[in-house]
Parts: sequence; C-alpha cells; structure tokens
Amino acid sequence: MTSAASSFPAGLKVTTLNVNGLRSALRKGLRDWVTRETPDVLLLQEVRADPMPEALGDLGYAGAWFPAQKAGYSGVAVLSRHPLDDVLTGMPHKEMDAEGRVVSAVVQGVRFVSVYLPSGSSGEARQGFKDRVLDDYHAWVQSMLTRGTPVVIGGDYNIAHRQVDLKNWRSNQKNSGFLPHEREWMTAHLSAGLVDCHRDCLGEVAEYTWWSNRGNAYANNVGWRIDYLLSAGVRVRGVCVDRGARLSDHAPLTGWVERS
Amino acid sequence: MTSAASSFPAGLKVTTLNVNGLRSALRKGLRDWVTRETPDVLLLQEVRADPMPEALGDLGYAGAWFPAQKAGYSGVAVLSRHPLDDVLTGMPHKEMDAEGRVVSAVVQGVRFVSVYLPSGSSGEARQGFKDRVLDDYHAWVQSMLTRGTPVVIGGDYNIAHRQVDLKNWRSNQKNSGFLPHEREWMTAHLSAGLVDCHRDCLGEVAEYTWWSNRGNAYANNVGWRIDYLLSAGVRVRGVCVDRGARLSDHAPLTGWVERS
DNA sequence: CATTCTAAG
DNA sequence: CTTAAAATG
Repeated sequence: MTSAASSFPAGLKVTTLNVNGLRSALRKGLRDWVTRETPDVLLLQEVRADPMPEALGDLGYAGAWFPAQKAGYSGVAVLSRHPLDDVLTGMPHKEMDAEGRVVSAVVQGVRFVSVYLPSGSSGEARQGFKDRVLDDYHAWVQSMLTRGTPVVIGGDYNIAHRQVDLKNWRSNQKNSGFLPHEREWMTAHLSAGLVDCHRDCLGEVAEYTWWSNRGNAYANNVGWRIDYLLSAGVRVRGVCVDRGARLSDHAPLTGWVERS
Repeated sequence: MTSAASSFPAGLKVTTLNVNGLRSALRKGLRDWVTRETPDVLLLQEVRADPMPEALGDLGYAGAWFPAQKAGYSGVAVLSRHPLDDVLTGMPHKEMDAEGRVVSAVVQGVRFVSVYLPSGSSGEARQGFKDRVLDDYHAWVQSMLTRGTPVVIGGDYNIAHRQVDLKNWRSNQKNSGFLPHEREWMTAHLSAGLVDCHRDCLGEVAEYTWWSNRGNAYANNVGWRIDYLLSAGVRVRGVCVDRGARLSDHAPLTGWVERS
C-alpha cells in the first residue's frame, strides 16, 4: 500500500532559509543538505549574490531570483524541482523591490512566496523603513489572498511574535524585532487569514530559527524565531526546524504542503 | 675556538620582509619563523595595521612603527632585539609620509632603514607618484649617506634592476617595476654608494623575492627580485632568500651586518 | 561576529 | 589572488 495523496507526509516539501550569503551557505554544505533533504521548493533569503542558477541547477532546481540593486546585499529566490509558473518579482513597491525582498511563483497550484522583511536593528532610519514596509507588505499579501490561489509564505520577518519566540523577551522589549508595535503587526498579519505553521504544528514551544553570531548565542541557544512558514488555503504539516544544519546564522524551516 | 667578532657570521642579523598585512603574516607563522631565525633587526613593509608592539614584543623586539594615515594601507616598521636610537619616521616628504613608507633607527651604530616604495601597477596616477617619489627618496638617501653613519636599507623597491631579476623580463619591459627609467634610476641609486647585498654575495643569479598571487606564479617560480638589502659604510654577508617561508607574497631576505 | 564589496597591490 | 576595511545585519 502506497501513501495516499491525502495522507501526511505526501505533498510538496518546502524549506525556507535565510542563507546569509548563498556562496557562504554553499561553502558550509548547502548542496549536501539539499541532496539529503530534497525539498520540492526552496525559499531563500539574503542571497547576497546575483542569480546563481548553477548553484543547485544540477540537483534539479530551477528558480526565480530577485536580487537587490546593490551588489552583495539582500536578495531572495524561489527554487523548485517542479515547474514554476506565474513568477512575480517584487510586491511591487519601489523601496522593497530595489532591495530584492519579495519573489514568488506558483508550483503545482500553490503560490510560494519568499520574503525578507527589513531588519531595524542598525538604527532609526532602517526601523522607520521597516515600519513603513510592514503596512504595504501586509496590504499586498491581503490582496494576494483574495485571489483564491493557496499561498505558502516562507521568509525572514525579523519579528518574533510572542514571548516564547525568543530566549530573552524581557530584555528585548525595546529592541527591534520584538517591539510592541511589531508584535501587534504580526498578530494583525496573521488575522488576515494566515496560519503560523510552526505554531500550528508544535504549539507554544521555545524553538528558534536565528542565533546572533556574537557571543555564544548558538551554543547557549539564545535565539529568536523570526523565520516563518505561513499558509492560507492549504495546510502545512510536519513543520520542523533543523537546528543542527549550520548553513548560516539561521536554521532551515521545513514543512509539507498538503496536496490540494 | 669561538667565532671572533670580525669573522662571518658574527654581527647583526637583519631581515627585510614585506608582510602584506602583519596580521596575515602572524596567522601564517611569522612568530615561529622569527623564533627560529631570530634576526637582530627586522625591517617590515606593508604592515597594514596600526603599531602592534605586542606582535613580537614577548620575543624581545621593540620597534619604531610608521603607519599610513589611511587605515589598513602600507605602513613600515623597524623592529630590533637591541636598543633603537635616533628613530626617524618619514623622509620627510609629505606624500610619502602620509603613506607610511620610510622609517629608520640606529642599532649598534648602524642606521637601519625600512622602506616601501610605491607600486605603479595600479595605473598612471600611481606610476606618476612613484616616479616623483623616486627622485626625492634618492636625494634623501644621498644626504643620509654623507653623515658618515653606516647604513643598511631593507625594503620593497617595486623595481627589478636587471633582466636576471625577474622571470619574464622580455614581456615586462613595458610594465611597472621593470620600466627602463626605473631600472636606470636603480643604477643611479646604487651609484650613490649603495651595495646591492644580494648581488654582491650571490652574483647574477635568478633568485626572486616576490611572486604574484595570481595564477600559479609561486609554483612556477615566476617571480621578481624587488626587495633589497642595500648597504653603505658596512659590509653585509651571507645574504639569503627564504623562498619557503610563505609568510606573504614576498620572501624574507636576510643578511649579516659586519660589526664595525 | 560574519558576510560581501571595495580599494589596493 | 589576497589583504584589510566598510557597510550591513
């Protein structure tokens, strides 16, 4: 008896990962990881390189790449082992798109979005940019959801939603990434009809997706859950954070998208 | 029978080395090399760091450092296991000194000069600067020689003097570092009373002190002799190029300064 | 603290 | 090709 289309884990395996430099992640073993895990769809953020179709091309991945205008900065991609349709580069939004922060494509009837929301940690100007972007991004996602195509968003939101989502919530209440208005925005964002798949699968567990490079954050598991798989119109099951991968300062976040 | 003060190799052991970043050379084993070779005087070029008295301080070296104004660029030093007197930072010459290219000090009655003459290989502007500097530097050395103190100059001149001093002299006749007027300048420079100690000791041998990082220059020994020990008023013997050291793209050049 | 880019060689 | 710094996270 083979596993039926409706039974877990059948469906599309999707991974989101902030690579913090695709070349760096390749040096650290991304190809081996992909060979072993073989996600159907790979949503990458902080590619920090021009399109590199050769990076995983021989492993069967084609992709939609959206680099920033500025070399070596930001950049996102959707890679897939199945055909990509209806590629959308950008939101569109002038500033977001200059920084290569959103790209999406339809794979087997599901729109996969790779998004890298700005960090506000380098100062007031970037926090202001982040805040402005959040509203426009939310509106754009909302409008996308009204179209009826199932959506899976994978990306680095640079926001931890709840206290359980970062080790030191108390001392970070005034730091970018856990500001009250950012957390409220996240709540509102999900209210538009998006499921936080990690929370949905695992509940209120202290599991992180990013650890600072400074100090011994990783060793001490002083992390933040700022990377998300979000879904609308389709269920994502078996969500799992590969904490041991060490392909960048973020962990890959994987789930199985139920075939519709 | 012990070796008398007048017999080789008695005297001060001096090494000149373009470190191409002192921190880099330390990573590549400079401390071990110095511990093994224990030169009395160490003339460094392209230090590319602010003074680092701690680098070799515990091995007994005190130093005179002359960094460039621009961080991470150029910079020279005279380090010594014996007391340094009469330290001279700069030539003086406004542009040369802004780039930290000459420093000297007297050790046991001999003035040791560490010099890093400009490279002209990055373009017309820098070749022009190099050409202007050569004349002023030569005049400065000449005036120093008239004072009577024995002088040993160690440094990267960025000039190969004769055909034997680089692997591909024919194809480099129009390249900076082997231009006819640079070679003529070198001849005139030596005519002021300086001995090219390597030539003096070893004759017309094809031995190089620098290999480009590009291609397989080192493996194929496609090199240039552009680092010199020059002496006036004192004999330097036992000159030797440590081709195997691999502390930078230059080899250390060592000799013994006869005690006067 | 780690990445990529730049300037310089 | 390599270094160090700068910008960015």
